[in-house]
Amino acid sequence: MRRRTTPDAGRRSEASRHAILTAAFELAGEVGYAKLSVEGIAARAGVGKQTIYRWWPSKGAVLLDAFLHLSEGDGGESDGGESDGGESDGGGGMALPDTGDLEADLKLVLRATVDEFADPRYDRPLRALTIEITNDPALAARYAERLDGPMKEAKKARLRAAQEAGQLPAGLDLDVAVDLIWGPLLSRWLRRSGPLTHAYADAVVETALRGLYAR
Amino acid sequence: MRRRTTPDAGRRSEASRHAILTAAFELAGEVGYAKLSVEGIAARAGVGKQTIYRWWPSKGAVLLDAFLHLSEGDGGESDGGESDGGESDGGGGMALPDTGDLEADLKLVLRATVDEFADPRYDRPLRALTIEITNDPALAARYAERLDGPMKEAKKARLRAAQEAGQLPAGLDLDVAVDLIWGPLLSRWLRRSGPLTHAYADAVVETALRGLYAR
DNA sequence: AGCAAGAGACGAGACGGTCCGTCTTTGCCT
DNA sequence: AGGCAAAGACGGACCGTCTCGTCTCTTGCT
Repeated sequence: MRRRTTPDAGRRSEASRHAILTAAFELAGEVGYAKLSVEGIAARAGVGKQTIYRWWPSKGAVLLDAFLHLSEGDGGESDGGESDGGESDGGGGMALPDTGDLEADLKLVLRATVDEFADPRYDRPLRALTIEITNDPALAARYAERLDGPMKEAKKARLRAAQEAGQLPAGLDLDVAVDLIWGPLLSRWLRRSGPLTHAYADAVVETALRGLYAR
Repeated sequence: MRRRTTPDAGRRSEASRHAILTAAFELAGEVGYAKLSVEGIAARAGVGKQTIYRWWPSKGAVLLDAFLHLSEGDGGESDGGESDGGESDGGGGMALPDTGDLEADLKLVLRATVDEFADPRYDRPLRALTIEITNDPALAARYAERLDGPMKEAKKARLRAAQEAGQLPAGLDLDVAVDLIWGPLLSRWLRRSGPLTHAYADAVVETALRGLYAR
């Protein structure tokens, strides 16, 4: 009888792991989700397919780890990546800028996100990851835990700071507030329902803060 | 040399078309995007594969037409379907409720959308369509033209009515406003980042209308 | 009018191709 | 010896194209 052996992490090849994650991210950026295959990733990484299947349950899991690899800067440096996708957190806690001017800080962050969405090198892998997450609840849970969750905490932390400075009401539901600011970006990006520009980012921030009712 | 003949729409079988669209929608609901195949749709519809490939360029195009088929009520009746996905429009123009109370009307619509997202029979096909749209710009364009566009017009029309009643400022950017209200729903639904409840829908409407700054 | 020929959609499914996920082989490094 | 790694063989699922034989509708000749 065959043991469904848990692989021995101690013997794992770091070189192969790095090559796989890099290849996955780059391939996703070059060929897009539809043509992204495990065989392609293995070939580009110079790795046997089994090495991928030994350590990851699915293509989507590899892609998620590729994003984690980037954001956690596995042996690399922090380089300020930012996006609605939830980049930039190392478990320690990436923080949003806080100059005391909430509106300006939010515009800065949203503009950076818009810029990332405009770069096919990030846009395509992020779409691929989003797609995988959309129809794999298990992957979505891991995504929420490792990438989106920490990023959302950073966003909420910035809003909480504004609350404590009296710039936002104490009773504000921060989960709703975060969705209100970042949800519109996600919508425009995914559905390409309109131009995704700095002006749009600014308008979202202004309208979210003051509300539709505001003059 | 082989003529890439344009099929003769006059000879098209309406029975096959209907069977294909119905099978596509139902299969998407039953097996999900990952396991949705053209062969599966053909088999379920009792149709040759070529009949699908003759009339549609891709699986996603079939799925989009399946949604159009539902919403335009091909030979069927209007039954009040509603969703952020953009259901319910027949080119004539589906309208959002207008009781004069904008906040109540919006809550009603968002709650209905939340209910649809909670039903796997709509949730899964809608996810499948969303995924197809996410990595096929041509399909996204057709989606915008046929489903999302008309729905967005209905949303904007409702907001415009509120503007004319003096309930919303004249200078409000309606595209931004629509994204601000429906974007958060899309975000929660797609990423499953939190419970998608009536209470959430209400909170989004209230917060969007009054803004984060409001007490 | 009646009928044969043609065109084209249809259901069915064969076909070569790609990719899946598993399994086997062989080598390497503890 | 044990376990990971690279390479790739393997059966299976689908892809998208193509070829059948059948059918229905249109066309044109008688």
